[in-house]
Amino acid sequence: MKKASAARVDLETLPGHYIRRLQQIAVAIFLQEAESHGVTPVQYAALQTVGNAPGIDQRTLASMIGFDTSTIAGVIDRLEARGLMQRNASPGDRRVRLLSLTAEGRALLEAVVPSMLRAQQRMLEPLPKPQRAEFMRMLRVLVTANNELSRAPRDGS
Amino acid sequence: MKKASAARVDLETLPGHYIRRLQQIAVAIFLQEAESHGVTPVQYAALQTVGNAPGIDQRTLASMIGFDTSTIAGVIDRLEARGLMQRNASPGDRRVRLLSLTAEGRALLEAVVPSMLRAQQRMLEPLPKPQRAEFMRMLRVLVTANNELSRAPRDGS
DNA sequence: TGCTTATAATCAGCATGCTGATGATAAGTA
DNA sequence: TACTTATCATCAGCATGCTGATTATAAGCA
Repeated sequence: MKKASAARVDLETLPGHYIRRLQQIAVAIFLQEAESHGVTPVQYAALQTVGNAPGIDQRTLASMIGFDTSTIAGVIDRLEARGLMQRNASPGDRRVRLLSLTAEGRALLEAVVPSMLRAQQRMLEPLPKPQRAEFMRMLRVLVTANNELSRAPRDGS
Repeated sequence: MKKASAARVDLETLPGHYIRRLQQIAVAIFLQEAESHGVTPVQYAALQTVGNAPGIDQRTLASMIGFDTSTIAGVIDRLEARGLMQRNASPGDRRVRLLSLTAEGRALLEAVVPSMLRAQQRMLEPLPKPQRAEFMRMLRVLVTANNELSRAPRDGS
């Protein structure tokens, strides 16, 4: 009786494999729906969060959407280059850059929301309706419990 | 009565947001467990699949693990540079490169499996045991139904 | 055979994500 | 005040992922 060897491992049994595939699919659906706006899921998350909390600093934004602070710089660079977001120095602390949307940014955010919502709907559509909420609940349990594992955990703010 | 506006959207309600976070967490757990072997989840998937089917070509490998063919080249480059995998010309078709593991590749694969299995276990651990299988079942439904959406869908091979 | 089409792999370019280091500034402390 | 430590943002470097183009080869067909 040998113990399980590598030769017998089937990727189809591994949660990690399906999680990676689902993420690929979720991004593909989002990009399909939001294609005309030229916005990625990550850019949408940044726009929406800054729209909800104008004057937020980069560090807080990063922690709210589960981002690495070294990644967010590039995301904001691209949004700023398109004239959708602004970086302003904080009056009280010159290390800090405060973020806000431009008028164009607000307009784009409003325009993209319906596509974004359609994408969210499509992601879970293959499940019977009652199971969609259950799936979301389990997702929340898994993410919340392991929140501190990724480099950019949410904090309580 | 206004319709839902962007100002009211909360990322916490969006499946896509949680799917992205869960993928980040799953990768972080895998890297923690497999740290001593220096293997990423994607590299493990490539090693395991080639180990299961030596002589596979790059295109088939890509489709089996949900990869873009333009991404897989880089992954194999890195595995080849570390002496874990080999690319050999196909005798029958000179466009094709056939993949196989080196002895080192087989040894590393055997060595990494226990860590990989621990990582898979940890990903679902926050759910009560009976719900883990249910979560996997739903993941499978979502991925299978939308399989053709990502650029590298699995085919029936 | 010669022409067209299809296929395998690669490449350039862009956008996440991570680690670890650095520069600028602020805050705490002797 | 001078020294140490902490914090915010950024950067270099690496590894996925995608789109679209290119190269080499094979296959189908006039």
